[in-house]
Amino acid sequence: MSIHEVARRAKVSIATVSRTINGVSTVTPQLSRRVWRVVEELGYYPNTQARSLVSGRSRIFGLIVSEITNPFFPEIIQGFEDIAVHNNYEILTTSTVHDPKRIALSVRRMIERRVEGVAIVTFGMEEALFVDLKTRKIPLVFIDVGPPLPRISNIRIDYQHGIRQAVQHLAALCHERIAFISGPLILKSAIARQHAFTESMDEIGLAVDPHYLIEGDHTMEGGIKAFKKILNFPKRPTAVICSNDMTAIGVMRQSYEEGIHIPRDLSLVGFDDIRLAQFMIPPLTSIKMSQTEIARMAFNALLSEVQRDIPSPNGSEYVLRTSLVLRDSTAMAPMGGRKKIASLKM
Amino acid sequence: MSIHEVARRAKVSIATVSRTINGVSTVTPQLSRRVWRVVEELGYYPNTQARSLVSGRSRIFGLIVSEITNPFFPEIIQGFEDIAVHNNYEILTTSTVHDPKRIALSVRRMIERRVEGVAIVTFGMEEALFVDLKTRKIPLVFIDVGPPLPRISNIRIDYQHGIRQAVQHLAALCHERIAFISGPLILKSAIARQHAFTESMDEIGLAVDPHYLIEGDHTMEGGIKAFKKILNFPKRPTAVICSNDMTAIGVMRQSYEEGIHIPRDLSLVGFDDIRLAQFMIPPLTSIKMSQTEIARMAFNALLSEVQRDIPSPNGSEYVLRTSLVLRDSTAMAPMGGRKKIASLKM
DNA sequence: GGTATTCGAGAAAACGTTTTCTCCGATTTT
DNA sequence: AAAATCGGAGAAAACGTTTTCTCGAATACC
Repeated sequence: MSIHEVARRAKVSIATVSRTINGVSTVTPQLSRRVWRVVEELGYYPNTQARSLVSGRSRIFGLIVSEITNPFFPEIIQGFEDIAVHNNYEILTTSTVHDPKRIALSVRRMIERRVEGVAIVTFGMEEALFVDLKTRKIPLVFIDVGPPLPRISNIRIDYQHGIRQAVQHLAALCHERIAFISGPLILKSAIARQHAFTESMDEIGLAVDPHYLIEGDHTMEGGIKAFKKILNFPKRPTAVICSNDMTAIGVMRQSYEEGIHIPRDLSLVGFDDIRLAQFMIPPLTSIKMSQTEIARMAFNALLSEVQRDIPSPNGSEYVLRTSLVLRDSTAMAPMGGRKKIASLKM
Repeated sequence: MSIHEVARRAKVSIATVSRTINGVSTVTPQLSRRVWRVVEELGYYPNTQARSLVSGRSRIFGLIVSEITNPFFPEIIQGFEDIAVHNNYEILTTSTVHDPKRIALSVRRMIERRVEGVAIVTFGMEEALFVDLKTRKIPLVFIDVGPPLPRISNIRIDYQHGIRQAVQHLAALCHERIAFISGPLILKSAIARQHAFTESMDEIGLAVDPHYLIEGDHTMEGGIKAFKKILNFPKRPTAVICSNDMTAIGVMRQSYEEGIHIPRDLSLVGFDDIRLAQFMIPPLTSIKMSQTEIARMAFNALLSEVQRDIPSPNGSEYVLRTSLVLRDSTAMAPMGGRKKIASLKM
């Protein structure tokens, strides 16, 4: 069972067994062979706990996501796991379901397991919850927090790029009245996206009717509700951009109920480009924010922080660019908004 | 940092600190208070590795799923995590992505971490990969394997119940020609579902055209492909039952392309009832197989196996019943199949 | 050929806990 | 009041590793 048993059977010391397993080069080939043979024979697997207790390295990273049942996150988890496996790290995943108690508990447990770093991929969070991690100087990586701090890296999302593309795309299709369904506005990221939207509208010279800025909650149900509100306006928009794909799916669902045809009567753009988007009816035009890239960046941020021996003054900063993916949920604006825009574009 | 530091500051022995933290009742309230004060002050969190090294209990369960990006699984993971948190267990999740090498590696790592049990929620698997776990007598729980074995529990899914309901429902809507898109037939579970279908058709006196049994692969792409095949038959079916919801979503997608209206021209039934089903267009009638229940059963199976001191001769067996959830993707069969069925039902 | 150096492998310490064993003072028993 | 019991807390062993230290033998050097 233990290294002692292996040592006994191979008639060597436990030190030699340890060295053999870890590939330390000072072991004579002859002894090494003898040890390996016994290891195979016994099916001996080293005890990671003992190993990390003495070495002080757990080879575990924590991964905190908002909600694993939101299709955005599984892709991140998968990406993170892929690269972790490749680097011989274990992952402790927590799905917070937006419960601060749950986060606090999870942070505590991660510290108890002595994780070497934690990736926090939740859009908008109470920073206070991570103070325990910070004081312990555990490397962290966030999405979209401010500039990097000691041991804390940041992945900045360039929302502007993709959203500008979306607005330009819609404008080119002669849409004038474009609504935006945001995420919950307590989230920094939601504000950033909405801001990028109004900014882009300004740039291109389109008016943003404040009525057309609806607050959603990043869920399908929220999308349904928000779209109902939109339908109550006297002047309905001809296009809607959603702050995430789930919201867009909600809009699709409700427009089906109401007999509004997408894209004939309404153009729709999502955000995130989850895998499902391409299988919607019709396939959803969306702004891609590569989950795989996020996972990769997050992992690398932690890994490089862990591997450097002289702690850097600051963590690293990565930037992820977003970009529009065209599918079938957008089309020429209905009725006669055409002329006005056409003139506007000259 | 360590228990020694706490002991030093509280002027007690490390044994007393350990006892205090673990709530052993023999500690004087006065000392206990003193210890707790220092613990708070220092922000001391016990080292789980040391703890489980000496206690021999890691408080970790493994969870192996097929593919975390398949919406069926996140709900299971979430359910499993919820109950694990509640019982103070950690989870090591692996998404195998159908790669045997990946499974083998993951099993190895779980053993190295000394997991106390593993839930294997992959529909159809190579049992050989888990032999290492078995020889180590680590409690396991599978979905739909045979009768329980020593330390190995089983969650049996009663496919028949839900599928019979679906067939009866369609028959009542006067459908005669019902197709079934199965999962990959190397999977036991796929065969079981298909078998339940033919069985149910027989029961009710409907013929099963062998052409109407199509093999899919549990993906949306597979659903699209399978449905294309179906459309090539001279006599098209009026209803399709799919072996999982992703397949059904593929069918929806393709029928949209082909201008086939669901449910007017074609009735469609899914399987699994993933959360998304209700947000499809139209909302998908599906056979529910509660993911939360599966997670709960799996966890409890492991926990009860771990907690008993005298190992039971066999693990436990649980049964999960499936049942039809009616939504809007099924309707009266088109054209004049009505009379025949009506007479048949009398 | 004798001394200095290198090299390989064992002994032992250390990691941070839990838990058994031991001991001492206080309480109960007769 | 002396003996027996009990209760609380410290000492120390144990868990399974890695790694430093030590030592002996073999090689290299002059």
